Amino acid sequence: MDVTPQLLGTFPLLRTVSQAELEALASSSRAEKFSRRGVVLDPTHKDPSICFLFEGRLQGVDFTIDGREVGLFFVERGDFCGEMPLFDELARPEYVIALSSSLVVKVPASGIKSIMLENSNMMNLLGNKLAVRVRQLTYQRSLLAISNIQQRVCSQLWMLCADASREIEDRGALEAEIVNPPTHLEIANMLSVSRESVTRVFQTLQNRQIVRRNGQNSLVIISPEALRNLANGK
Amino acid sequence: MDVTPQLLGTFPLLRTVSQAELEALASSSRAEKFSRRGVVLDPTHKDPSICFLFEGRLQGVDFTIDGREVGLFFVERGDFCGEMPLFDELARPEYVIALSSSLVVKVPASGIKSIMLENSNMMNLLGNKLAVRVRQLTYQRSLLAISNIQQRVCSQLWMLCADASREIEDRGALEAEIVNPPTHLEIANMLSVSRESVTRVFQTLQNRQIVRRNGQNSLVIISPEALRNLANGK
DNA sequence: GAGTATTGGTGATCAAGATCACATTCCGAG
DNA sequence: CTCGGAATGTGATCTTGATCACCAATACTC
Repeated sequence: MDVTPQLLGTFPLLRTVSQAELEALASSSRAEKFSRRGVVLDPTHKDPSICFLFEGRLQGVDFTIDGREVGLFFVERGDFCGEMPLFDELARPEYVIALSSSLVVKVPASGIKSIMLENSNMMNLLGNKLAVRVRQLTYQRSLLAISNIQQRVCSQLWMLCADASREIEDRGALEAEIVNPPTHLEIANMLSVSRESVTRVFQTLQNRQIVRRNGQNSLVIISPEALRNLANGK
Repeated sequence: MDVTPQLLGTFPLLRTVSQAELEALASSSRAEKFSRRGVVLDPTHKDPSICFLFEGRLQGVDFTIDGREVGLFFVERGDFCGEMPLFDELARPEYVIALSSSLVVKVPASGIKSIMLENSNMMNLLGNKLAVRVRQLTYQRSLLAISNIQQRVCSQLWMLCADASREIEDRGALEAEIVNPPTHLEIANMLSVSRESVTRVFQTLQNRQIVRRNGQNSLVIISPEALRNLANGK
């Protein structure tokens, strides 16, 4: 599928790139469609690309030594992923898969790299992206270090609902909502606990009126305060 | 203590910085001495600085929810740390402490930031640093996800000896050495297991002639091959 | 050189959570 | 509507590693 310079220009990262450069990028780019669970980026692939997400939703995943899949981060539309090779020649450590049917534009890393070296705005955005990533990873690391499983699950839920709606802190102890919550199995894999344990934690959370399911793709946090208390040890 | 432009110029990151800029940086920098376990960088501190290590050894640490200390990464002489604020206004998530008596030069982040925006070589080095950090964190995350403790400890050891000596892979199954190995307690904290469990793993490794202590600050990996096999589940 | 803190070593007990083996509910596809 | 697969729910065991309570060996300090 063809990629127009205009299309590329709509992505925040490329907003400050000149028309001429956009055209050069567009000519070496290609748009691709992926269905659910399609592999968008594969670290073993030689020719690294930056992926701009035009439609759909992606997730960075990793595989543990024993082959379990672990969710790392999400990519929403307008955002991009696969930026690691811009800074690091070595194999980047990330798979990216499509969570739903998605349309992405793949731009070769080499083209972006030469442009970014001259474009401090782009550099800043990319640096910021990496910094956010480092913070996320640090937090996830700290989650895995928690030995108590209930705390671990609650901390993860707390992070998910902090990601989703920032107004919780401001409005005090009101409800919060996690849209498209991960399944118990997915949460279990993220935290490397058993699926059953996640289910049991959810049971107690529901019994204590701390969370409530709202249809299949919404989880309501009735009492974020109580959730946070459980996340830290009471 | 006074900081000369010449001194700053010896650090690889600042090699391409002009004399005039080095002088400006030097005038706003200061050298500081820290004794063992002194706090070199504190994320709660307002005025962020980049720390160049002139002498000694530093470690980035993090604290878990329940207050345990976790080792993240090491800083050797000639290297630097505290670069996160260059890319991210938000509180950086890292403490840095001195492992031994150390001499560091602190340069305000603001000064470096304005220079790096114009200096693509510096940008590249900094980006690379972050990318390496992301890879490290990803690996540490994968370590924590391992449920079997023996595998976990062996994987950590494997990483330490890969860091220390790259020639293992090439020369086949020869010995490798970890200099200044972490104590059992430190390893336990890194992996969030109990100190006793680490000791027991070391016992079996020594019984099976896979590792051997060589004085107090050297650990010899007699059979890296066997260690790797244990790290992945046999 | 004595005394104290740090590190390493070891058994006994115990609890948390993995595992197994199901039942149930939900949901999309045909 | 029905079928099949995914997601969830729940009890019964069983294992692993945390915890506790020590001791021994070092090495750091005064």
